[in-house]
Amino acid sequence: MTHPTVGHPAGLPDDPRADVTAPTPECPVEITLAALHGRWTTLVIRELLRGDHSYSELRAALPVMSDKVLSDRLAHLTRAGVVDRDRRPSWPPRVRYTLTPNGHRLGPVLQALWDWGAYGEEPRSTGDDPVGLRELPVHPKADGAARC
Amino acid sequence: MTHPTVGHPAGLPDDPRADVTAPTPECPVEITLAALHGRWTTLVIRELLRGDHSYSELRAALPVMSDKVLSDRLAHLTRAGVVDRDRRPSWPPRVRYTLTPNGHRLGPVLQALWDWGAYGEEPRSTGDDPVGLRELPVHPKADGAARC
DNA sequence: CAGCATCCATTCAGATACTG
DNA sequence: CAGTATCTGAATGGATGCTG
Repeated sequence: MTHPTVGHPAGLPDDPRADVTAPTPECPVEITLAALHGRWTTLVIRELLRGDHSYSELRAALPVMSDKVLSDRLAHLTRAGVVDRDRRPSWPPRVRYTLTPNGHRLGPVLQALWDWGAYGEEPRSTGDDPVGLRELPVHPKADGAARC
Repeated sequence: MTHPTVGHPAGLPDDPRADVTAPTPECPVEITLAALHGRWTTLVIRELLRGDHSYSELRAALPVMSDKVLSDRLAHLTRAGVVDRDRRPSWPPRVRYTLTPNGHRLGPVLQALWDWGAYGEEPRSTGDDPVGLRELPVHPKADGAARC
């Protein structure tokens, strides 16, 4: 064990990456943060969690984002194995962007991010929770988990 | 409902923030990403999840990080309500950094980030999982969840 | 339709040096 | 011990204009 602390209860796997002393590309947390990296990235993923889109549909859904940033994000997410790009050799060109299985697995991740940020707020349509312990309900469909 | 899609099963709260078309500071996902923002941030949080530390203990645990970045991160995390700073008026000055309750709640968030990044890898000491479906076990202690 | 090229302002992190 | 001040280079994102 590289760093025997309370973080390492006996019997659990001690992944050396859990003890890195610098941000390395091998650390799973860094891998995920790298995939989500950049402004607008989570919004693009949210749109794709709702279903596949063409480039112009994404642009319409996120009108403030510039073309440069949108194509940057799509290229980045494609390289990260999150997004799949379907080029249809036709005229006008048709391209459909879809999430890979790995991309769909980001649903729970975005849900966890949402939950932390939404914690302790006043409830809405779901009903009251005076204790302030309310979390947004985890949707049965993993896809429903991703919001923004 | 602002944007009736598959993302919004009937009966679930439809938070308008789930449909923002730009990265706003009110979106819970953005809030969390803002808290985690910056290189080294998750590593600082990991160290504090293991227990409270002094400034120099953090510096020793993360030796490559510069003083400037460390104090930047601690200030940022303090502003974000993740870290608590205990100044002891003595000589030499003693300061202890601890996680707030909110900070501890980042444990599951880091676990979700870890899980996505670690997915599909070969298992280690826990035993084999030929199917490749292994996830790192969720620790009983929420704190143990955070690694890097 | 689906983009890439270019330019520019801003932010960020690392290095170095200094202080209550 | 526990930081802050300053500088610099690199990375980022937004605006604009052009192409297969």
